[in-house]
Amino acid sequence: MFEPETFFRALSDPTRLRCLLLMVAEGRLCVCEFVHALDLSQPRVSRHLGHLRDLGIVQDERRGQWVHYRLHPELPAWAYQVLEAAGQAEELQSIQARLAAMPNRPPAASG
Amino acid sequence: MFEPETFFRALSDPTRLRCLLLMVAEGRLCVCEFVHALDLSQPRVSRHLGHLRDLGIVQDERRGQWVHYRLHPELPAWAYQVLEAAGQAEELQSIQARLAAMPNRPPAASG
DNA sequence: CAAACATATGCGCATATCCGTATATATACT
DNA sequence: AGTATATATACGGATATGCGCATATGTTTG
Repeated sequence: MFEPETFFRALSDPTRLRCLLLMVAEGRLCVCEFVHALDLSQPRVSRHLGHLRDLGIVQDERRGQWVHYRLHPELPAWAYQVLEAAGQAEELQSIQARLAAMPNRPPAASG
Repeated sequence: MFEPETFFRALSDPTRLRCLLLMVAEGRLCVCEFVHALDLSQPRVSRHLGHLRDLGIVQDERRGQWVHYRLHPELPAWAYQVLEAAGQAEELQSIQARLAAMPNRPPAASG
């Protein structure tokens, strides 16, 4: 499992931090949803999500065309507590509003 | 006050993280105590502590020859919670043992 | 197979980060 | 003033990081 400093370095990038906090708030999302909600380029989001996956912080799962990302189910308790604390400091409302307003949102992967 | 990603970047360096966790555990310490406990060069410790001070994460105070560092008294609650969570994951015992065994330890600044 | 959509990756560049070494500054003591 | 101790900083170099752009890969549908 990753060291604390590795985890914190992962959180030190705004793109990765917002992706993670969005996963805390929304559960499973596909790449195109992150791209729309955060209003960032697709390669940028994909690369950062891949980085989080390589570290074992999130888990991906392909569902047809889409690849869904969520927090790793075996994320250590201390790491989850860090994300919860960070959620207190970060304003996610506008991001979540943009996600909710996304047109042609792909079907939720609820299993 | 600092943004979450700025705080996490500060924690992403092992030297800074250990300094901070040592402050959580021990309260106020002077630079030479960090140097001895962490077994790192003096410039390296000094530069990282200065960085934490510039960010508003810690506060320094000169007492004669010594400069003591402690967590900033107005550190946001979420940031303190992050440090507490990180403390669960990081092994500090050997570092604290080396601190306790430090010869010629300067007088504690308890005011 | 071809087209459309979703995602991942290779590349080059600009910048940030971190370190060791040497040196500067500040304080204490004689 | 002069020495010893404590702390801070300047400098140069090695490495890491993050980005945009273009392109590759994978999947669905016609």
